[in-house]
Amino acid sequence: MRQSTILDVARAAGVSRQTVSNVLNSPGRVRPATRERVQRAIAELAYRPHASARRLRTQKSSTIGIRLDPMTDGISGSVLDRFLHALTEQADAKRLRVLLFTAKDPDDEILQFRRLTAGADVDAFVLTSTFHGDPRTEWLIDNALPFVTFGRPWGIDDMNDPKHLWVDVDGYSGLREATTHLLGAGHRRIGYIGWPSPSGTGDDRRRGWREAMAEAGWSEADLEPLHVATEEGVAQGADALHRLEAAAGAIDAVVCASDSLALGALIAARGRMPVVGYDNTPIAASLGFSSVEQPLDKVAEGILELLTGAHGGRVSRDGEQVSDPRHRLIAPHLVVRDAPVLSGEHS
Amino acid sequence: MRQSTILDVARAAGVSRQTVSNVLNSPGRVRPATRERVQRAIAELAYRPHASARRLRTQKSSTIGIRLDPMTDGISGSVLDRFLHALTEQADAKRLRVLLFTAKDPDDEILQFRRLTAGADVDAFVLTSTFHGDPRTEWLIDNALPFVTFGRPWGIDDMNDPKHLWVDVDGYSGLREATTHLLGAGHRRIGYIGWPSPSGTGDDRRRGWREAMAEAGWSEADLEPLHVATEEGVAQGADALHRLEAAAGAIDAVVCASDSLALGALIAARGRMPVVGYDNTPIAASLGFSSVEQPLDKVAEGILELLTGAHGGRVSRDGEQVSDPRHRLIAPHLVVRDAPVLSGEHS
DNA sequence: TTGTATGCGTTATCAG
DNA sequence: CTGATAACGCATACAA
Repeated sequence: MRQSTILDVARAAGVSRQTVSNVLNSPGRVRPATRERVQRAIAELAYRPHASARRLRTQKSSTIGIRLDPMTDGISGSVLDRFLHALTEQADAKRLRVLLFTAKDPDDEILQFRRLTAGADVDAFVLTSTFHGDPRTEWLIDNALPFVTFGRPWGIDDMNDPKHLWVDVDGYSGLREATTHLLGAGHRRIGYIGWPSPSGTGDDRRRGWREAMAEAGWSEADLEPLHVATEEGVAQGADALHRLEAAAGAIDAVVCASDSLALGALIAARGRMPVVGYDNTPIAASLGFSSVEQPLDKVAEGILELLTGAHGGRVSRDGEQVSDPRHRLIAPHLVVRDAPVLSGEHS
Repeated sequence: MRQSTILDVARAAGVSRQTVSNVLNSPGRVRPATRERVQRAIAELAYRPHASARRLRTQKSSTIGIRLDPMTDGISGSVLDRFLHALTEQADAKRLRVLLFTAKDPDDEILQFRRLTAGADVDAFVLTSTFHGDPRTEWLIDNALPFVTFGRPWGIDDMNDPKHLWVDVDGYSGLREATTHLLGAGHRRIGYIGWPSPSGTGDDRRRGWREAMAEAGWSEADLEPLHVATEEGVAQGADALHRLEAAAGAIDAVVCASDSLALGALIAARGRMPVVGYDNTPIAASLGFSSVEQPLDKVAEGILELLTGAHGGRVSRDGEQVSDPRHRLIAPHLVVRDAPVLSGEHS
């Protein structure tokens, strides 16, 4: 059974194929009566425009490429998973496709950019986990390819004069909320376990904790022994809690930069104190500890908005101005859980 | 800067554009001298065939569609993640692209099948988590669309007369190996925590445990109190271990159908016995318990072999023909870990 | 509002 | 072994 083409529809509806094309692309230009007749024919023949033909004609693929990160080592791997799902779902609503690719390193990724755009497979990219001075973003800017990053450029003035379009989750406010919640629950000595500086994301989250504590009356000096930096990982989180207690003595609660660290701290704490994580991974849900949830559907929405510009639907061509702010900062929210699986039971 | 086309290359090399096409698609038909000249021109102009044009002409998209499962609730969500990565990477080597889509339910997924194939976006599908009497596979078969499933059809005779192409991991042998390993380490009373019947995957894994135990001398009757079925989840795993001990008394070790269950059991066991999981998720690695690893790159490889063989694809290596069987059963392997983070420390 | 002609970049056919 | 010609399905000026 051959796929029906626009010509079949035209014949069936008794119009020219041009009219069919108009019904599809600019319905306003066709008289309602004819339009309806054409649409009926389309439905009867189960006609679908041939994507490749359309792309060849329009010179746009309506496809966005995203690199599948190999770094699945962490507990937080599921974040990319969920983000991908949200992105795909919302892209679909805008008639955009999501194409996957992989790359070994930033240079290889640039090679893929070139390959995918040269072949017109993709006409925009979504980048995750960018860093300061990222060669990928510079290459994309130099080559005038549309892209949005999930993550700030971490440049001089990201808000008012960003180097490129970006969407990010406000880790600062996330940790601030987590800390404030613990303070509100009566905890005083709240520690923080995070990553070593300099780290855009890490420093931002630590600042959220620090400012919430400062508002509760803590001085910079008193806060100093209450935080500790470590690499990502469960064992590292456990170790960090021990170091924290060694340096600061008794602690009432602890907030962490990630669920991995939180899990480690939780194990080390053995129920002595509440632990709050970040990312709200399945692990947090399973073990019943609070965690900061990133609204990934909002992130995906923001990315697509930025990508398609004001006139949703197609990816904006280069040179086309995007009207509104060139970024979206999404506020996360704390998911509070009070039923710790790990510490609650005793044999 | 306009993309260079095949015509530009032809002019630069002083040949007709057809010759360029031949150099690309059937190099054998072009004289080496000319071929080299053309290839130099291609390199100089950084020419890449326009994917859409080629697809329009060949009526093949060289793209495989895969649904992004929404069920990321479990700890094992990262399995799909890793599989996707492996699939994308290997598809790339075969010049295939991977396109994502989402669907709310099987019916919606069928709608997406129709949409994606009608638009010629995709010409084959990869299905995950199939079940007995799956409407999706039936629809694809009825419409003669190429597809391979990750997971057996769970029909009458999957091995010799499968309903469709499939690749699966041999959960039976995985659990068998896990159990044998524990037996070899001197454990006698080894319990099993799995999912309720009927479940193709679940029953298969339980059989692995059962037969390993039978070989060690256990009778069906004696084995009965040593296994328990529960829904997926960490809390469920913990509960299951308690039920197991209540029914069977002292237990030496326990093997589980998933890392989620294993994590629950591990928490409930509090270091009293070794626990072995399935999927080798980051959680297993972080907490230091053994788990059965699914070789997802092998799975991806098998899927692509079956797929390219199915729609007249290329030869795999050195002119070797792809072998006959319409399926691949991949053997997993146990990753042994002896450094439990959870049970090892005491305050 | 509708129809006609043309080309997007590629590959297949079939002639030299 | 090479080169001219004809589609693939669609969308857009332009004419009616």
